[in-house]
Amino acid sequence: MTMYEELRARGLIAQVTDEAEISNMINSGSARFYIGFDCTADSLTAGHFMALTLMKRLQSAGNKPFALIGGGTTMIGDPSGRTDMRKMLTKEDIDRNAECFRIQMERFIEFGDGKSQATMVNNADWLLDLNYVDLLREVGACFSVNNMLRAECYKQRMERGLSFLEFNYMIMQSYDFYYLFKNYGCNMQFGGDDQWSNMLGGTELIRRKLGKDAHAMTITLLTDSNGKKMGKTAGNAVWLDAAKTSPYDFYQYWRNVGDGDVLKCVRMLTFLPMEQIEEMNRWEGDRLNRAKEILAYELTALVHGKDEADRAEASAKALFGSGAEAEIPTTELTQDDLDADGSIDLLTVLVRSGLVASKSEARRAVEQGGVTVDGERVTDIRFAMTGDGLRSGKVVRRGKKAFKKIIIK
RNA sequence: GGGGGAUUUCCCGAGCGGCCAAAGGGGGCAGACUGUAAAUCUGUUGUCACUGACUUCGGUGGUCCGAAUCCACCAUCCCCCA
Repeated sequence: MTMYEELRARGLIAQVTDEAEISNMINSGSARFYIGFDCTADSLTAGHFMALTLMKRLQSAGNKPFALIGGGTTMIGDPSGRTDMRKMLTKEDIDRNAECFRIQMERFIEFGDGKSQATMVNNADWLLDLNYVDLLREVGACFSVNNMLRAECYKQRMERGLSFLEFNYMIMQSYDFYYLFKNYGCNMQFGGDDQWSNMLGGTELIRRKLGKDAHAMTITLLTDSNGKKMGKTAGNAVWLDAAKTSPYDFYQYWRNVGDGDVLKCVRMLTFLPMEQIEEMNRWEGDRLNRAKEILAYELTALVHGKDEADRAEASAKALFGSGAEAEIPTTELTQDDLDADGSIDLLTVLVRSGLVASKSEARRAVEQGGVTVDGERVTDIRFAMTGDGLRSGKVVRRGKKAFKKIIIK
């Protein structure tokens, strides 16, 4: 199976400018492609995950990736798929974020000067020095406002209002492609399907300015069976940074995907061979739980390494299954945390361990029967534990999935 | 440049000067049922010293015994005219 066929089989490809040409280049390893990353936060998220794996896949086939950090475009903010205006970041924030991105990307792709080694570029390097009038003369003439307004991403915003600043995002992104094409021989751009019109802007600009063809391909957005973008819990992103989303939580996120979404995720995000995935595709009912374990393990190993994946899996089994004692996230308290009588009340423990955000929430959780200590349900909000009892540690659990081992040092 | 409207708790969205910690929906959390799934039902959803107190309704001042509700100024956004 060729690389392009595999991408297709995994359901990754959404739209392409020229299928024959693109598959040729990808399969022969002659593509020099870029994917842009807006650096609005100091860590990549599960939402970027697919783009990272795509880079890895293509690199393994000998193609050269350019990871474009949107240091310049982030200062504008992409209006695609947004209904509100994005807050603007300072230059210092953006620089710091870009550095964090690089470190995380190195887990997936190999950087260097070799033929298929990746290069990181930051569009701040060329966008920030642009001169307004020059830019208007050079590329402004190549864009039709009529066409731009027809783009889906702007249509929606026309209702609520779209600032001129955001309107220019497409031009900046197109200019990126043009710049990379001219200076780095970058002939292809990949991105999420919501980027399609922005990407076409680039190929169009290149055609007009240089009379040459460049290509674009979008990857399917990973959505769950309700059509919602995946990679978020309660509106919060699932981060790739272990400090922002622990490996255990990361594991759990994928362990908990809905039945209808497991196979899609396995196909699109893991590197398991297609034959094995076809096999899993036949699983049904509670056997899908096995597929979810595989998915969670594979992805956690990719992002955090095998050790962390093993640990997360062991913790999960210990907690949900019949598995043996395993490492459980621990909160350490000291003698100073104890009351005068040498004990500590449960509500305080819940707050200190981060299992709940406030005392009020702790109280509710206990009153509603959502808290257990070493497997025993506690419903008395005045329940307290002695310091001695905690010396060997107790497992406090809130709800089904959140738990901490509490130990007094 | 001129005129009009908006700004409410995580989101959307009600809100008579006292009965407003603020309707309703969404989302979240917990419980039941389960397969750590989905669907469904129930409870809950500002904070704390929790039958009470405290802090919230874009910002700053003001009127009043009392303001999310009235006034002034500021900020941001939207609409109409140019």
